[in-house]
Amino acid sequence: MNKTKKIEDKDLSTEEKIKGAAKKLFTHNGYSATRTRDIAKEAGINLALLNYYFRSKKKLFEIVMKENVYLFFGALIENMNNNPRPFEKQLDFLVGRYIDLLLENPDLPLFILNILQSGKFPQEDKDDPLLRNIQHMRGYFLKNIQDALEKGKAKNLHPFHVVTNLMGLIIFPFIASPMMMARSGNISRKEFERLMIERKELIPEWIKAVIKLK
Amino acid sequence: MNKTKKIEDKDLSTEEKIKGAAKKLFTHNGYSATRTRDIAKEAGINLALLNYYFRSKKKLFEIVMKENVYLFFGALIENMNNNPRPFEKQLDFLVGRYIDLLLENPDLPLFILNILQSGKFPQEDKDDPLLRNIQHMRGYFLKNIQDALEKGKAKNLHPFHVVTNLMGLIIFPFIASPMMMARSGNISRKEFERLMIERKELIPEWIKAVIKLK
DNA sequence: AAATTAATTAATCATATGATTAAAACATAA
DNA sequence: TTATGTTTTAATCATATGATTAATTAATTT
Repeated sequence: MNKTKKIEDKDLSTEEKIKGAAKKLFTHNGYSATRTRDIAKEAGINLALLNYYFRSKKKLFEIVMKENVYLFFGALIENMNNNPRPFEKQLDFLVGRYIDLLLENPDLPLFILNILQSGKFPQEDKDDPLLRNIQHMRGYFLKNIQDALEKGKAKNLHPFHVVTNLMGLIIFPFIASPMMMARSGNISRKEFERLMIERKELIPEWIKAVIKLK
Repeated sequence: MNKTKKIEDKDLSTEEKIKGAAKKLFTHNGYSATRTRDIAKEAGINLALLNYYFRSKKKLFEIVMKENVYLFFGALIENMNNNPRPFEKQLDFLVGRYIDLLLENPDLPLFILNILQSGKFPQEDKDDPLLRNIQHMRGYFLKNIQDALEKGKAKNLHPFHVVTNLMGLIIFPFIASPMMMARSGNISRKEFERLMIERKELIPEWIKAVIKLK
């Protein structure tokens, strides 16, 4: 049984421990600031096992990155594609689904934005169903927004602004949270989470105001 | 003449070249992903000069970081403190000033958010006028928002939401720009800049809608 | 049980990387 | 010009870090 085969086997405790530790550290600190020795220590395993199971730091990172990209974009796609709904329902669902996701994975956005900036983001891979789906979803959602803009009183507004505002209103609090939750920020972790849940209702209202739907 | 003294001397061409290169690379790639050799190469100087002028990578980073923090927060403070204006004017000014700043320094926000997350952000230093001013400004601006919320029809809205939305609407496009400007994003650099200038007018309107001032 | 394969470990390697040194080049002053 | 201080360079150091190896232990198969 060769190593390649082994890597494909699931629920191998050691392998999962390594990947879990890697995910935690890579997601929080990024690629360069994470030492393989830190991952090994976090996972409670011998350093050599990291290379035994994953060959290299780079390969391990790519696996973690891909999982994070899937987590981040997969949430959108899953419902966008399958359940066509009226725009307002779609908006509610999207915001709710996303805020839940980020409450569970608060480090995710900064990780994604960093790999986007660094150029590490997986290239357009025609074989990868996710990356194709992101494209698909983009077009679909954009069309919905354009329709909504037609109905609203902000016909001249570039859809870019709507998409950016929607993403920003959802995501930004999470990447700015270290600021808000610092001593000087006066917001506790619990309070922050409460406010994020409030935003599930508020953001769709604000976006409708941007589109001037109501 | 000792090294410490030398470091305080200004407009030494070599020193400036190093700091400039360091600023560029640290701001774009962060601390860990930046090699001192890359800085030396970028500056076109011998590696040893980096340590000769700045002692260590860490010290050089701290200087760059402090300058970036000043650039990022200084823009706010300068006007906030000195020119009390009606909230709406203040809003216009702040948004305009900030978007101009970020058009000139598009890597700044991600840099700041990363050092906030990493805990490298300069600690509350009672001697540092900037850090004291940030606090001052926070209180001042927050009070303005609370007053505006009283006047508007969104009295129950937590000021957190207003501050977060304002920051997010301004800053988020810049950290998400690699996504928008990727092949799949369909937005060119020129178009992006045009849209950011549009936002100078739009964001204050959106914020007023959030507060339900109009 | 014996043989075979897989997983784990301690030790070590090779290179990258931040930092230092000693000497050379350059500038300035006497 | 010589002397003195400053800046720059090439070479080198010390450690960090990713990776490998050879041996050991554990598990699985025959």
